[in-house]
Amino acid sequence: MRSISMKKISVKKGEILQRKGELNSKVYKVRSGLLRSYSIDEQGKEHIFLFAPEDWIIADSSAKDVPSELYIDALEDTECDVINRYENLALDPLKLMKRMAVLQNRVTMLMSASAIDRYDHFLRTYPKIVQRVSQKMIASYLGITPEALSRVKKESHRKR
Amino acid sequence: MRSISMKKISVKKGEILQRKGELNSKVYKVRSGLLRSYSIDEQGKEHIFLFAPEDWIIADSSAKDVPSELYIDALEDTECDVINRYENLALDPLKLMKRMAVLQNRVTMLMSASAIDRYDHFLRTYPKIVQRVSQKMIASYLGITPEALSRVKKESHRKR
DNA sequence: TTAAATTCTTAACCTACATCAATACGCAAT
DNA sequence: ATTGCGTATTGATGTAGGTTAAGAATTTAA
Repeated sequence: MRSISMKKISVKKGEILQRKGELNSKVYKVRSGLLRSYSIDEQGKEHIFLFAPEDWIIADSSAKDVPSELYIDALEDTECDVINRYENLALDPLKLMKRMAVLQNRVTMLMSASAIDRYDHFLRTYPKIVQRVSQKMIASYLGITPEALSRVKKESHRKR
Repeated sequence: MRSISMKKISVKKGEILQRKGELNSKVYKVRSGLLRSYSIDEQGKEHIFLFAPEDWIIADSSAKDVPSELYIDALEDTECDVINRYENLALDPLKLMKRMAVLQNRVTMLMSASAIDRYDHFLRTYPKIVQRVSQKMIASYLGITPEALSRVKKESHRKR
């Protein structure tokens, strides 16, 4: 058994905690505020992988010796714990399973649902986050452009 | 600590091991053959979530008391171990992390890559599986129609 | 408080992929 | 060999969402 070193840090909105390509990436547990992980494709477009509000854990899932695929930065001033990847493996397997379920759901949504359905699902699943981030961010999470989200919202409204 | 009961079973090609909506879903470890998990959307379309060849583990990630979201069936005659979900939690966290990485990659591909890029990536990542399944299955995994895959392949060839 | 910078919306047009339909191919069963 | 049934290909046409551009609204900085 290893001792677990857990640093508490404060990050300002906009600060980048981790960049793509970095080794020995960390795991962050959010105490207050909001972090996100995202990728940037060859065309320079950002795609948000995960929002992490209070009590969520955020990290790149690549192996220890593999360069990370994701960026992580702060969408709000945030307080969080930094955990070493190795130590992370001691994390509650139940939490890992829960995270798995989130990803499974994400994949099936991306494969089978239209932009409007993904948006409605996001509203229902993360009502708290919706109020805290820009539409641009939501669009980036849904995998569409802000323009498309704008249209989708109008559509979505018209229906009620 | 619980005792782990692990049944070994044989399934014929086409047999369904698990249906959407079932409770107490199991975890399957493939010894030989090929399983897949998939969802069926409101329009009755199948979307393959995962292929599981030899040594892979396949399961629905929903919580124990939540109806499963996925179907699991056999694409080839298969031998596999059946593990209870609860016991599954004793699984190697390293393996869980590896699975996480697969899903993370899947999500970023779905969000940022074109059909042709997803196809090339699939060829590179799962060359063994490519040879064992129909194009229809590959299309379903990539999130496109078989017709689109047919065109993508022609494109992909032309380039070399 | 104003200026500068983002973000949001709207509109016109474009493109990747879906849909539908017809034909050809492959392969299992008799 | 012949039939039948799923799979693959190809073509014509449809459509969701992308792209570009411009103006309005909102946030940030000074």
